[in-house]
Amino acid sequence: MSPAEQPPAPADVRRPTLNAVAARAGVGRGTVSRVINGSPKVSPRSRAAVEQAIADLGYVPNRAARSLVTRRTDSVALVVPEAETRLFSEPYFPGIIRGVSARLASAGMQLLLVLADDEKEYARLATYLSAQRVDGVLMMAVHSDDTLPDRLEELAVPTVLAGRRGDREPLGHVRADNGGGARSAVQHLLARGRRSIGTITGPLDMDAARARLDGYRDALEGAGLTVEEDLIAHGDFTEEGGRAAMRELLRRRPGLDAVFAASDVMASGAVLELRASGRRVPGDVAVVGFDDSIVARHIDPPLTSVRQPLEEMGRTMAGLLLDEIAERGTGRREVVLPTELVVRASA
Amino acid sequence: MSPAEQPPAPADVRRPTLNAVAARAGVGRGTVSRVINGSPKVSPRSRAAVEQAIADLGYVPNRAARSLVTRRTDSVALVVPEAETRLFSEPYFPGIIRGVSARLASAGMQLLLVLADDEKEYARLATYLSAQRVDGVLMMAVHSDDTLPDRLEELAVPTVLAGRRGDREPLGHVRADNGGGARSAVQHLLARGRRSIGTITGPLDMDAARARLDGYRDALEGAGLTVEEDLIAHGDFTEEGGRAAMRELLRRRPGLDAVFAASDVMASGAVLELRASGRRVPGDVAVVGFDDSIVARHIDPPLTSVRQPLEEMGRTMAGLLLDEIAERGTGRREVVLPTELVVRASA
DNA sequence: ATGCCGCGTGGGAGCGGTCCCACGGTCGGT
DNA sequence: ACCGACCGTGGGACCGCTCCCACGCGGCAT
Repeated sequence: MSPAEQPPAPADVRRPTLNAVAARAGVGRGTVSRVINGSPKVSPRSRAAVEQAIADLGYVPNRAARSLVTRRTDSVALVVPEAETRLFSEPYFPGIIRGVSARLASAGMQLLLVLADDEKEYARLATYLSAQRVDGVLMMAVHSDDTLPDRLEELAVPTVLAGRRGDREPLGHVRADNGGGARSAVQHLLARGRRSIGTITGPLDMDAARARLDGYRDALEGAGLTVEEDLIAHGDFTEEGGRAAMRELLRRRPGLDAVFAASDVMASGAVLELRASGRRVPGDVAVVGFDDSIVARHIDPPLTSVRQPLEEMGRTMAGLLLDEIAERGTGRREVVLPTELVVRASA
Repeated sequence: MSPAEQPPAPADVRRPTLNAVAARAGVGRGTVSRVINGSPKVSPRSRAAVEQAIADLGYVPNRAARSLVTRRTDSVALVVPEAETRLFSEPYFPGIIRGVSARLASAGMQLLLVLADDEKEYARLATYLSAQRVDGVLMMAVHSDDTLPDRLEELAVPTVLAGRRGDREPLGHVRADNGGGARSAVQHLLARGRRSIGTITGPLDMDAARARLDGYRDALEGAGLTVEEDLIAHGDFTEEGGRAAMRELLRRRPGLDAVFAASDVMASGAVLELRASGRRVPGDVAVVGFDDSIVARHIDPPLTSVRQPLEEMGRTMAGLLLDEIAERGTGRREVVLPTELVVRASA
């Protein structure tokens, strides 16, 4: 009958509540709440007392309690299609996340990472995300036919995309100047005297891939050349896709002297294929990639590539989302950030 | 005076509450709650009515309200030191995250991603994490002197680490068999007839780096060779560190015929340095790396490397944490997962 | 002096769940 | 036929916070 054999540690050490702070500071709950939320309508005297009490007690507000009444969660979800994670090499994923995280942290918001299995799960996910779980959603790697953004829009969940689904993207989104980046890459090849320039595209259901292809076309036309369709081969952002596309290009145009690949990973596949065909890079064929990823620096020869300002993209996405959360409509903007050509040995 | 010019959309569509479900199903709140939480003490009749009402209304429980009373948040934080994110190339970060995410999702828990700026911020972070914001913490890339785990332990926050701080890690943790992986790498070099084998270590304040060095020693001693200290050079898991260490090794032992680097990134630096010194890989010097990262496949020659079961590590970490959350003490286990040597052209 | 204004303040109500107690209805045992 | 056990149930209390209303008080105009 003795209570001797209770569990060793209570482990449920009750943290101080706002009430405790109020009692200790000798003020009412309302005043403590005002101090915490930075209301100006508090006398310096009360404010000091409350701040002292908070420090003494090590008080931290309970988020759940606050959320319950404010109907805000102070957290946003970053949705990443599961399938894409395999492609998330350095620097893309970490870069964006760093930017997002920094901006959110400065606003006191939390970042929820959600890997979405696939399109089928989107309905559940949309419901889930709209059920007052997050204040907004950031979505990466959108495809033209993604339905999640539409669902979220219906449910009035603030949403910002990395990239856009089409030319007229109603939702706020941030992207690199893919067209301009591709153009600078191809212009670089032209400046190096290359004239028979092929391109390996990404999956054309992604705007970034389409924009890079457009940039390729623009650069050629800007130089007074005509775009020849058999110099365009399609990849899927994978190395094997890059190899296959390169093989196809060589079959069609054995004499081409340069290739612009819409990603470094595909470019690395292209380099392997070029070498397998006995060609030298950049001697016979110059190669430019996109992303300035870790492989760009490590393959032989090191790859000339287009760099995106990833952290800034992340920060900007988070910023737009915070705007949209604060006031609907204000975050529905399109931000395009400049790219930079990093010249290395491959072109 | 007319109310005509109100804001266009209310946007604050109140979601159905448990009360609404109860009313529609013609039962009390308690019964609805029981159904939602899978209590057996509900008649089939009531259960069916409630489930129908939930489906009709599209009801989703409010997490904040639930958290407030249960004192659980159904979410865990994944803490990543900001500095480390730069090193998170494929496949490490995405691999672990996929595993963690999968396991947590199956338990209905959320994943909070927290990038910690630095050690100084840990005090704030610990308080923050303990303030009923998360049920537990997963921590990556721990160093021997990391204080966050201690703080979390004091605060009784369930914690699981990727890797351990020292030989006797009191907290639950998951790691690859770093020693065994290194041993297999060096044994592979020995089997190829190499005898003067150097190693480039990681930062020795990380257990993984120490364990890999120990594995290197074990393999040599197991083959009846003595470990010569001037065949050991220290790196920091960066490419430049790998280059510098390789340079040092070549200065000390120009005739060495193999190198085991504790990471692929350092190995790639070593390869560059070897080539700069006029040596062929693997002709003159064989190289083995660790991580089977994306660079391993892309550098020339492709790198023989040690692969870790990343997704499984992630799943296991999440599993241990869930155990610990469910019952203190049960997740404080040490799990070591096997590695696999992936043989390519470099050794 | 008297009234009024406005500032700073205390505290009641309520957010949407869970927990638990008390209650009515069956049913088996005596 | 009566009693107690047990099962399913309804609903009050409460989690910790914000919102908002009402109140006291000092200073200014009248």
